[in-house]
Amino acid sequence: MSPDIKHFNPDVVLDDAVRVFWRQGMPATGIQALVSATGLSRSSLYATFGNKDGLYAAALGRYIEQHSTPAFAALSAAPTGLTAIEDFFTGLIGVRCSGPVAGWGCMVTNAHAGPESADPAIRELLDAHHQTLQSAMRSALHTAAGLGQLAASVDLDAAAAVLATLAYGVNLRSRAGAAADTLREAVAGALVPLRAHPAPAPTPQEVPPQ
Amino acid sequence: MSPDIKHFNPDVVLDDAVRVFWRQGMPATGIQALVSATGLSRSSLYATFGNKDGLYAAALGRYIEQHSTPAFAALSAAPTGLTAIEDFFTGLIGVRCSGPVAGWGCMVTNAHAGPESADPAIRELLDAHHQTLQSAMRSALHTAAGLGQLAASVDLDAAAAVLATLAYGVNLRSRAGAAADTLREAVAGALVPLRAHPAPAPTPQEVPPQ
DNA sequence: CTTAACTTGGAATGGACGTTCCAAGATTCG
DNA sequence: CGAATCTTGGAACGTCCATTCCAAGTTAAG
Repeated sequence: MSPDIKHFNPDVVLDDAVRVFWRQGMPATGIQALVSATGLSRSSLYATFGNKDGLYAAALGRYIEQHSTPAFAALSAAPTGLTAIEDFFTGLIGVRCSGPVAGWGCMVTNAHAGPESADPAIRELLDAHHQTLQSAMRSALHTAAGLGQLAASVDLDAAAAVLATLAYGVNLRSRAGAAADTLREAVAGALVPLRAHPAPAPTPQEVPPQ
Repeated sequence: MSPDIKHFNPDVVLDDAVRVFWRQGMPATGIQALVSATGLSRSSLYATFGNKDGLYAAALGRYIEQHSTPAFAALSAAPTGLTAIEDFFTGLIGVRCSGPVAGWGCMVTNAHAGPESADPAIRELLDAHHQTLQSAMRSALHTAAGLGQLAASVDLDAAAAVLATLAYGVNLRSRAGAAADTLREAVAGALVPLRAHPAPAPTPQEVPPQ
């Protein structure tokens, strides 16, 4: 059917593009930088992704698929409740503040701040990302409630909204070089008031009334 | 001393530049757009601010001085405690989601995401902004504690870190068109657990023990 | 083996970028 | 009034931008 097939793997190319867009942002990234990073030519880039906006949208989708979705799925499915939320933020802060992508922030978070956030295709990705994060948080909180980890007064939806919104703040501040300890303090401060106070009596069966 | 003085007011010019940088971001804004917005020529811009980076830094400083500092000062000095924090976020969300700058987010928040955040001069502004916000939050929480508005278990520093970090998330999500109600829910979810439970007995003098 | 279909590298295009330079205008000093 | 000094508008600079185009290369179909 096709006399010739692509000589490259689009997903690998997208991973290269992600790294450039992630670090530099969309408007500050030129086509030449993408050509150099991906190793293929302008023609192939344009034939595959249309134009720069299309390549950016594809790269952002790839980022979400590779980085966000697995973390959200783990958070959502974990049976450990509050511990899973702690692990989520611990891993997040670890990645943001040390290792090969330290100081890059989160590509989705960064995308909010640029002019690309006005593009409807991008905005759809941002909104879906936010909703997925928030519902993963809500799911973990629901698990935590079942485990008796939460204070009775906690509103699951409101708490999920807080934690999801807080995550953007953590990502953002990490890009300006905020210390990991500072970010951890903010996360801890948000989690502490959710936690059920340890029962004064050693009967671990139910939350004490009132 | 000077055979000719500037024919313009630098602060007014900066206000014009702020509007352009704020909405479009630094890398997506060209000199031509700044010339058009300010009404003065390239020569005068370069003579006054050095180059584009200098103009951006000056504009960011002007934004902080004009928008952030007054809000932070009001938050810090208000005698109303938790109410002042609520007012801060209510005003914030109102400005972000409706009116002439709706959908622009916060220029300082936006600055975190771009490559400009790597510039040491910019990073200094970002760090100072964050510290000022956080200490204003901490001050308002201290006032709230004095008014008996806070649950006894609340750690003022941790709560201030949460609220300051959350503000960045609110600013960011507003730029992607998040609904005001959604943002208000996140803020409310962060404030509710801080609040002292109303005393069951009508003696408003002290928080009930335990 | 020829032909058609498709990818690929690299040159070419026009426009916008940030920055510099210079002549002209304006004002204060001698 | 003349000279010096600074600002101003606008042209000019070379570079990089995103995008298009074309010839060469490669493979499947006939």
